[in-house]
Amino acid sequence: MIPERSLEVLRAIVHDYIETNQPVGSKTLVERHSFGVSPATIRNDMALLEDEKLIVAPHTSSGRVPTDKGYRLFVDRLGEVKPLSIPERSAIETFMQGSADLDEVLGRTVRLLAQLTDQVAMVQYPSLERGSVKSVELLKVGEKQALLILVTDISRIQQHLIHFENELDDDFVANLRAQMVGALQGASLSQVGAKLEDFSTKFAAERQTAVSLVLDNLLEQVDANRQDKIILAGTANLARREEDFKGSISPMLEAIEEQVVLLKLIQEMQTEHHGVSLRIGAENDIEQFATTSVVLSGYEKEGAEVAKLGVLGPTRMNYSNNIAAVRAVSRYLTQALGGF
Amino acid sequence: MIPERSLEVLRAIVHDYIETNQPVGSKTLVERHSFGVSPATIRNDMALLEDEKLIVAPHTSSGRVPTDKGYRLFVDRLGEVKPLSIPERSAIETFMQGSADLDEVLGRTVRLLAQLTDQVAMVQYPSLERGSVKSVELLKVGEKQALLILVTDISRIQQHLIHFENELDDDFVANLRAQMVGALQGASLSQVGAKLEDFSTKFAAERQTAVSLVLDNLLEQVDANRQDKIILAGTANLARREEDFKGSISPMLEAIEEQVVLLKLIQEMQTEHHGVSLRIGAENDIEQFATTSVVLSGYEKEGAEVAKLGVLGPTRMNYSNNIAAVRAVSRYLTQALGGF
DNA sequence: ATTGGCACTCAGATAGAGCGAGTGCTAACG
DNA sequence: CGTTAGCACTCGCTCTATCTGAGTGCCAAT
Repeated sequence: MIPERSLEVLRAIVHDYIETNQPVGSKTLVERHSFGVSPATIRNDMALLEDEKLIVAPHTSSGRVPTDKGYRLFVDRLGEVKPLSIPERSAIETFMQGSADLDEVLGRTVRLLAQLTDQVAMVQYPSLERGSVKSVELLKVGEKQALLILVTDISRIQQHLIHFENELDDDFVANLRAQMVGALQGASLSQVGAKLEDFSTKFAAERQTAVSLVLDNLLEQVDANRQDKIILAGTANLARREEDFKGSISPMLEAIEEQVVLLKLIQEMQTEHHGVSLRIGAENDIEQFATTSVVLSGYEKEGAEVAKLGVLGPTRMNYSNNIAAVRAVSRYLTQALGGF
Repeated sequence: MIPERSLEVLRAIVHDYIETNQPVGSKTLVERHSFGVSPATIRNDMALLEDEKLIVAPHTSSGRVPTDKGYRLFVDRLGEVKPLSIPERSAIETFMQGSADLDEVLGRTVRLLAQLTDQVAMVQYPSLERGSVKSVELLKVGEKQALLILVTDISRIQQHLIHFENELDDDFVANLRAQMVGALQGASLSQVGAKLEDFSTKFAAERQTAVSLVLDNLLEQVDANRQDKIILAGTANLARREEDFKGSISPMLEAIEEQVVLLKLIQEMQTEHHGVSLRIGAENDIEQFATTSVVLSGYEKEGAEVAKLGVLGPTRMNYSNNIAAVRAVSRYLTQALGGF
């Protein structure tokens, strides 16, 4: 077991290192914090922490720097999560005010989070695995074109333009629409496939190609809801803290632009109710993210988690602040989503 | 007038500097290119070019580097635009294949352009100043919610969810929709405002708030079409060429993320039919873009330019390649847009 | 107009010296 | 036994000095 004071020393090291970006030594430590002991004693504690692989010296005889494991212990046991400051709270309030549709709310949220944390912020679009069909529409918008629209219960709207080979007649479109509404209204998204099983039998043979074209499109949209999307903000913050990332940041920018890596990462990380989950440095075994930490939280709709949001930054980040911000923003978003 | 050989020297300097990122000197120049003359002669030419502010020496007695003015002369008079290579052409072909709706086409286009040029690529959404209303729809999707959809003639689709204060009844929604369709179908976007002038008089007094809510939303959507949007790809390329940007790249990333600066820049730059327009370094008097060049081309729909696309990179870029790529991609996009 | 020769410049690389923050160890202390 | 003062030692930085070489400008000769 690690004695109390040693943990206190670790906390101080993490704190100072985050602030100064310099390896921290025993002497400066006692100067800045009021331990009641001498530097020599601190050195003993540091030796202990080093044995435990919680801190490391970049080179013989220099200050110490927290390891990933050190940060981990810090956030798990030592980091008190500061409540947000008043200005921060009011920033959230004003930011979230008067938003109407989902795209806009999420867009604001992600920018807000980037601003609060000074990191790269990400917000995942609500997954609709548990969602249901609120409305489905088919609109003729041209001789050979129709617009298929799917509205789900959290007001996520998707539309797709379909080009048909032949001209459409109004009756057919109206009929098809009515059939679809009848079959799907209120159905959960996972049921959609089954509900459409023998759907096309209701139509005349010469309509089959047109009908299946529409159905394929619909299924595609349902599917697109599953493989979620992420929106980002604050990528400029990466460049501003470039020193914190060994080597270049371009591999990171690539990974972020790809989205695939991010989605995988987000999927792996479990978040429990109202909790914030994080990965520190090498914990997320993605090469490009070796010196990167991820702070993630779920957000909810009607009591069930629908997606995640969080920030991404150097392992040397202000965990207390960022955890608080992520948690607060996720709560506000959950709240805002209640309105839909 | 600058003699022929001196221009040849400038071309060689630009070429070598782009390739090596080193100031180029007289001796290495004659080694790499077969001028029939000695280094001393080249030096005389260089002195001339320096008088003309086309090249500059970073410090006394070192090689020369092209100035913005030098690059400008290069692209205007010296840069032969290489046709794209076969693999590049086929990359374009496969990239553009099988795209359906506008979002997807533009998304592919911007990624393609980033890949071809190794720079940051941008594609502006088609402006609809000259566009017209193809279809307008109002769909009730909940007790107090309706979806307003605007489809324009290049299949740009926009929708917005409207929350009403009171419950909606179907007749009213149907009526309102019918009235809007009647008033607007086929109208050009710039006329929309006028056409709706005394629209609300057609409805009962107690409906006024609901009607004007919808109309405001519609006008907002029309407006949103005017203040266009830009999509980007390849921001990681910025970081990879960081050395080319004096200082940090984070101000640039910010400007790019803001979009406002980009939009202004794009608006300023005129592009003529099938032409490529460019700004080099300080020519675009935006502080953050002092060492950045922009290559831009319009793309068309039915013979009229609807928006622009291009790339953004360090002044030290391969102009020949990039101009060729931008031109080619813009033509392909114009072609792809013909299908709508 | 072109060229060879030559003195000159200056950024960047290399090497050595001194500084100082920081360490580990040991012996003494309460 | 935990704590502390003392001390020798390490080693990354910074500063300075020196050297090197690519490159220049100028001039006289071709």
